[in-house]
Amino acid sequence: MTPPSVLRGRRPGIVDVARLAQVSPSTASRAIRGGAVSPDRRDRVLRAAAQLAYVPLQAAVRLSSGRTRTVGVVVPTAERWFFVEVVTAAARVLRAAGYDLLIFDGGHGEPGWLPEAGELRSKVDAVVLVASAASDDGMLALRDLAVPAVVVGGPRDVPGRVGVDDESGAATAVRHLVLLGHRRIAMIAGGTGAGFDRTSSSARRAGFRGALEAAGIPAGSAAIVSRPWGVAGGAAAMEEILGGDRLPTAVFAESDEMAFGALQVLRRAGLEVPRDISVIGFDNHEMAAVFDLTTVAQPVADQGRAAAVLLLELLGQGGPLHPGAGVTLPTSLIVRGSVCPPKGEL
Amino acid sequence: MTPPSVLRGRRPGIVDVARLAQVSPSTASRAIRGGAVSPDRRDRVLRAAAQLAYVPLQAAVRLSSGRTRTVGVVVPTAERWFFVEVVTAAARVLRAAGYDLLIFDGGHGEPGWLPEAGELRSKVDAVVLVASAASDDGMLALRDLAVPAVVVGGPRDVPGRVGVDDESGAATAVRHLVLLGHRRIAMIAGGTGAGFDRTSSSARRAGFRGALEAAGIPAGSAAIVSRPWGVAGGAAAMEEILGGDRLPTAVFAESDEMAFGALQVLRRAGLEVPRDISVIGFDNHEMAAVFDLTTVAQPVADQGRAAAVLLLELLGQGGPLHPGAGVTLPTSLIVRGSVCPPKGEL
DNA sequence: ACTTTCTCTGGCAGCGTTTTCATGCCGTGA
DNA sequence: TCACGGCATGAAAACGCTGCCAGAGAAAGT
Repeated sequence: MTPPSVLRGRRPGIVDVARLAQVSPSTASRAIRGGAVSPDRRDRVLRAAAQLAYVPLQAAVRLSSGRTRTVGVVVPTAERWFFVEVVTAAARVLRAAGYDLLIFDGGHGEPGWLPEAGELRSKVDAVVLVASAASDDGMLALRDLAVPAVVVGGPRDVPGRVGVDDESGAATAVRHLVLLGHRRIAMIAGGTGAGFDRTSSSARRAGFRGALEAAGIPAGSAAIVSRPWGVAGGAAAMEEILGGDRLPTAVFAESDEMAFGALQVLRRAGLEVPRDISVIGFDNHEMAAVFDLTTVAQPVADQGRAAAVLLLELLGQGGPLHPGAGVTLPTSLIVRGSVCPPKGEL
Repeated sequence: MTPPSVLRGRRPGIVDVARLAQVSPSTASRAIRGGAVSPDRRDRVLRAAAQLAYVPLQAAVRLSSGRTRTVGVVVPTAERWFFVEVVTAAARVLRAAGYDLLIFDGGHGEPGWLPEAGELRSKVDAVVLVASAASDDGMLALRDLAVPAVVVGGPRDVPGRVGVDDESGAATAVRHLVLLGHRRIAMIAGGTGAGFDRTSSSARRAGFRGALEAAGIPAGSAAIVSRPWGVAGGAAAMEEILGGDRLPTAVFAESDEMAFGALQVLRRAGLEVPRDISVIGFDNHEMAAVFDLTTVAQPVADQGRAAAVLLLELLGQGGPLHPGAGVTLPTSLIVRGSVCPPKGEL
């Protein structure tokens, strides 16, 4: 006496499709997922599915197939420009491959924050770790989670790592300044704070020092001023530099965002960039062009895409990554108007 | 002869927990989810769960409970600042309440883009629509999806809507200029492009016109220049304005991002802000302070949080929203250094 | 002391798919 | 012509968990 389920308000299930197509549920399932089914039956099934607007219930698919078709992305701060770009680029690739993305947001970049290993395992098939999502050791711990993982940024020798060579990028920036004649160069570096990435920060410092050394510039003139990462930190660092006894002729900022803060302070102080002082950044932030900031660009979206592709490979083949897996993408110098030769120095 | 499942490599299930705690699976389930269980048993169960590092498999929970504990967020462009802020703020609230977030990214803001209704229904319990995720009618179509939904931004009379009063915000900006003596005021507006929000754009134009009218300023002097939304569009619009015969003494930009582009053009043109021309924006973008831009602030994170809270309410009570549900949050004028009285006019 | 009511408990039936597995069928080679 | 491999098919068994239900005690009321 109860009406057939398909007549009631319930969402259609695969059995409804099967019944309408006059096949068994197994066949319907196979037909829908592209399994081996005779052409006429496949046709009937697809037609029935379309007619009922059938969409498989994810939870059921996941339970029975044992795969979630979801990948987790672990980031320290979901708002920061770099992470946003990486994540959305990765998301597009993964989504096109039929995967959903679950974002694990570190909240406010608190150190040591990590999603529960168990939660991760119970919700996703694999994860993308975006560097500094945790301290380096925490990151490695997560990698041992028995969940397939790739890493964006962070230490260079990790398998499945996608990133750039921060050290050589920083060196490029400094060489650019040196070639123009600068000798007194300061660096504005991040120290703490949301979005701060210890690994890339120290690599960039190393590149700074290395390039100066290679140019035969005494280490003494290489002042590195550290402040909390971000625009405000950049401003604070610049103020510190302005307060010093002898102004550098050029400043290399660890990130464009810190450079922005520096530019703001310089403008307020009445100094003109680049006439009075040159400023160079790192990242090629979307606002860098607006500030006319010369900078070292890193391919941000490409890193996200590369990570996604690597992950798909990893998921596809089933096995673990071959040890050499991973990509290091190139950085490139973008010359804009915030750098010129030092005045009256040569 | 097969070893008990708990000894093999398999992840522990609730039956393993139950066995270890010497209770039935039902009791284990109740204990873990905080149901009515006697203290000693609850204790045994929790201890067993901890010992086994048990985490319920999401797919199974979802299938059997019929709820996904996931909410979808539909945005036109996942990268744009406003959406990022809204989404992460909402995510934190929802996550704290035990919900996962699934982001449906419009890709590149293509008009008419919408996630498949069926997909949505099969993956989430409810959705947050962020305005202009679709044309207004598409948005309403999505609302009729039979999935509980709240909306951020968009038309004001929609139930379950969270947002600000764009019209009065824009009027505030213009009044500020008028009070300082400006009479020739131009508006830079968005027309198309990724991240462009038709509804709020036209409300802001209306506010602009209304405030001028209220001040008795002839409509003729109220030039509105439309360009694709964003920094580049703002620059293009400013160039158009500079090319005109008589310069306005002040410019109101529909969004801070467009104002940034305008400021860049003005600087390159050798005009000084605010001495030669005043600029006021809308949004209080995170970079607005860096540009020293006077602007009308809207509480972005608050909108995300409010949407999340509203959604939780909606999910909690089971029923549909009461018709009056929704919040309109206040905007506020942030006075910085990009506006001053017009020179030589009074 | 005897109901009645309430609280806690375990058994069991799903939840909607996918995935064996066994079957029947067809074509192919001997 | 007969046996055999391969393929398409449907029945039924998972997948791991949460409802629902009925029963067992304990508490409370008469």
